[in-house]
Amino acid sequence: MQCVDTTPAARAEDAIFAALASPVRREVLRLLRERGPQSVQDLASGFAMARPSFSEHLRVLRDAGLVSERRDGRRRLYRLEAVPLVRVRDWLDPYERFWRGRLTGLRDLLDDMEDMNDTRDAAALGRAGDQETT
Amino acid sequence: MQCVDTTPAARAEDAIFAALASPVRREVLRLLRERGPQSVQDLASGFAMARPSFSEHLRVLRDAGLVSERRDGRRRLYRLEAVPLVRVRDWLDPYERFWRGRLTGLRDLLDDMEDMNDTRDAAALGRAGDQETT
DNA sequence: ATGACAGGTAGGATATTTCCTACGTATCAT
DNA sequence: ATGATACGTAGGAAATATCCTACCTGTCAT
Repeated sequence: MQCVDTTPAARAEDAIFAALASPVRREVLRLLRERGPQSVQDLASGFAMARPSFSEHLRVLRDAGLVSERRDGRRRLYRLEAVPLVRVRDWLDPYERFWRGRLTGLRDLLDDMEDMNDTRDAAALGRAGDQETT
Repeated sequence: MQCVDTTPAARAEDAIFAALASPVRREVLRLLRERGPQSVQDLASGFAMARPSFSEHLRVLRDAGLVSERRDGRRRLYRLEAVPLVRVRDWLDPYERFWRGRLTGLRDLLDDMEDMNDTRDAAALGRAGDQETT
């Protein structure tokens, strides 16, 4: 009965995935990747949004560790911090064989086998298990 | 002035990233990956959540194309559909050289160079965004 | 047909996100 | 010092997400 875990590592992963959920924030990351470190002004100029709203998006990215800021006079230069994205890559990794299998048609076969397995198991156990859905 | 685009492809990407933002939904994908296609009952048994709430999570995953359902008598077997995750892998791809550069320490040097350049004159040349890690 | 079961939809409460305007703080130029 | 600039925080409105309790539909067993 593993509900969703709450270790620091898991919360960091949550923050990263949550940050990436917004197209605005993904676009910010793209700009930083393609144009290098930039001021808030330069970054914000492409978005039809009040400055404080944009600042909030930057804060979410900062909290997720995906960008860092450096003071430069009265400007603040934001920089891409790509290392946390390794977590996303690592999360994605075990799925790769599924889409590769899927693309070659092999996975369908495996799934059908698994389906049969599942059906047989359910029948064998007489479906008496699991009422603890509270 | 490129705001966030709204092409069908972009909306599909949004749906995928939004679906992955919830730890519950990522856990569902993990279960489907590790244990193969399963009924809603089997999937839901690990979560402390009412059934309709869980159904809603499944709907989000379905709308993103990340799972498919197949009727099997009065049960519905959900199956992982990994192909949309290729979009995530593709999104991630251009960032890889950044974290690799970062891990070797080379990126810091390049960033510092860019920072200086940026400070003096951001629009000096079209060099923006091109720093090779090799 | 009748009841039990699997899983969905409807509608609503609450929490969170996303956006805004108004204002504060630090830096730069004069 | 004074004003302008860059960017943040405060606080609130509106939209959305997440959860719930009822209830409905379709399938299976009797």
